[in-house]
Amino acid sequence: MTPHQSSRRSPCPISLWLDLLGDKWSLLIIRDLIFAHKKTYGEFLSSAENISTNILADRLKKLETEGFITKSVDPENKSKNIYCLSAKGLDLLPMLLEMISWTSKYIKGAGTPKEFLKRLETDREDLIKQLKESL
Amino acid sequence: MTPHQSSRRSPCPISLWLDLLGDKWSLLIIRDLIFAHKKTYGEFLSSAENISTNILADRLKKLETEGFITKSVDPENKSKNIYCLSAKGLDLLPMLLEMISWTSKYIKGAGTPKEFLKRLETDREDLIKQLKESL
DNA sequence: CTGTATCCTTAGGGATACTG
DNA sequence: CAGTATCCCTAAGGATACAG
Repeated sequence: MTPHQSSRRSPCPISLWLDLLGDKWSLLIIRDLIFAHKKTYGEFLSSAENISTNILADRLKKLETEGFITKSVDPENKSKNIYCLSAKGLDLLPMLLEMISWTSKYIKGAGTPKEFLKRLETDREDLIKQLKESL
Repeated sequence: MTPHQSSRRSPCPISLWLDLLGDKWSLLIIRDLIFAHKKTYGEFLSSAENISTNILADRLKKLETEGFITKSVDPENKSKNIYCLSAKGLDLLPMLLEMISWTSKYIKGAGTPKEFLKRLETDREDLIKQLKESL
């Protein structure tokens, strides 16, 4: 029995996706990993949406269990963990880009995808290349 | 004040998207409209995930308020409403396709996107064409 | 600073009776 | 059949104190 099977509502791919990632926080952590290059507990905590400490700890655990991220000790600071995206997590990128594209088209104040990436001081191709190489 | 602004957590596009569609049901209704060509209350109710009547009514209302769908009376049955996707709703298709693609790659038992579309007895291009024309 | 544990509140959602 | 209205309950999430 796979972990997510317990809450599986139907075998539909979209339903399965929602069962796995359809909460209010998981995708924001993935976002931080992909776009903001955050990798530590404190960095995730500092994001604009103000996740609380227990929720963050819980989601990091779940994301690790489900194979979206890996956890390792920071060699330069033994009391700190580094979280990294797996291929499974990184492969959410195309979907996230579509999400960003949609939002910029339909939600006022969201800005364009280009602006979004510019704010991150990188561009899309660079980002993808960089992330692929880091695996 | 736009409706979703009340629960807006941050101006990040992904966060905004989640504030709008990040519940367990909205996207499944969009899925039914796009992929299963459902358009009535009863058809949505009959989907495999067993949404309850009050939740369905609530989501249909929200989706209409937010401009994802339009509601009109069935000319052939005055006591029945027909729900149709707007362009805003249809434009979620690319994202949904990425979602399906990701799921088929990483979740056991999800099947391939081709199988998913085959089950719907259509193919991707046909589907998109058909939907665009219906607007 | 990196988490963990606990307490508490609320919104989301299920069941179901009911109305036109 | 197409919804509405209620009742209820659990799980998700917030606040915050605490530990290494």
